[in-house]
Amino acid sequence: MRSRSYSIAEQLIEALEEQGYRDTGPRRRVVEAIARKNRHFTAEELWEELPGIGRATVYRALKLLVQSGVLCRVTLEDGSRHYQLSEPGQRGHHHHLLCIHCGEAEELRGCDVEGQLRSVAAVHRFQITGHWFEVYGQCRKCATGRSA
Amino acid sequence: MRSRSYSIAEQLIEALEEQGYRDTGPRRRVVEAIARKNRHFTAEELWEELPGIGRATVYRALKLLVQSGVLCRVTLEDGSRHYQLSEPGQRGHHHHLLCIHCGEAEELRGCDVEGQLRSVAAVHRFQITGHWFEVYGQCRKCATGRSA
DNA sequence: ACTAGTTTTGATACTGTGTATCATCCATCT
DNA sequence: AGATGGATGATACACAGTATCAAAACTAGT
Repeated sequence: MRSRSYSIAEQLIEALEEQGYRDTGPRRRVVEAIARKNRHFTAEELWEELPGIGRATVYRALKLLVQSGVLCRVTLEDGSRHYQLSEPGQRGHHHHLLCIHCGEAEELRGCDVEGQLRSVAAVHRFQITGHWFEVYGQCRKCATGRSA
Repeated sequence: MRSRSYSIAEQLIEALEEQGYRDTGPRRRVVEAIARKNRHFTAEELWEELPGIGRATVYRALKLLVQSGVLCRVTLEDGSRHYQLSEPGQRGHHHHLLCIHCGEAEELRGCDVEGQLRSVAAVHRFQITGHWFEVYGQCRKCATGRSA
């Protein structure tokens, strides 16, 4: 798979460098662990996979990655905080469909949240500056697996 | 103001009794403090207004009220958790417009989130079981006050 | 390569938001 | 009034993250 110019880990490191942060050993191990994830994860979970790396370092790296937009924080229904890679090229604000069984997270398409909000703003005479939107459910795989 | 059959505090106590919980002194003091609030608040803030009441008691009461639907948990943009009375008769799921300056919270009307979600579910083939939606901004009063 | 200056790191302590435990208290039922 | 089970409050604990700070690592200038 050489078709993509560089690996996910590389892209994350690059996102940090763009913000003026250095490419260091521990940081690299953190982003490599993140790049291996194919579902959302907690900070603690990530830390446990990184023996020798300090807890603070993991949290710091997560914070920087969220700041740069390549990683998103998602809140689950029970209020627990997880992290999840943004899809490539999709930095910044977007919404997710989170599968409550397998942890799969898709970015939400086909829902014009921003457009709707403009009309809401008008109705309520509210000057909207931000919003938060997550959708929970079962992905197709889990839904079929469980009904069978 | 006798027009409404009973006070907000009374309604909260009733919501608890419906669930089989008792009407006790400390519980009553908690709901009375909540009823006096006209903006969203944190658990800690509420506790500080209730000398002599245990912290656990305050948290327990909040939990029960959220469970019964008369109180909502709202998450602010910075991730901090606040609580807020549901509008009378509006138990259960709904969305908020939260003013980031004065803390006013309105329930959101005129936005068909559920309808939109049905179409999203179809596009993504996701079986949606829940969602979370908050909108942040400035209410009319704060917006005019600040632009002046 | 050496040094000075700046970042980053990891250990530790701390904060905020709750939950668990448990002896005591008290609401409610009979 | 007495029994009984839920409610209370003090305390300890849990979890997610942040602040502090000395030591280590990196970078730039020479």
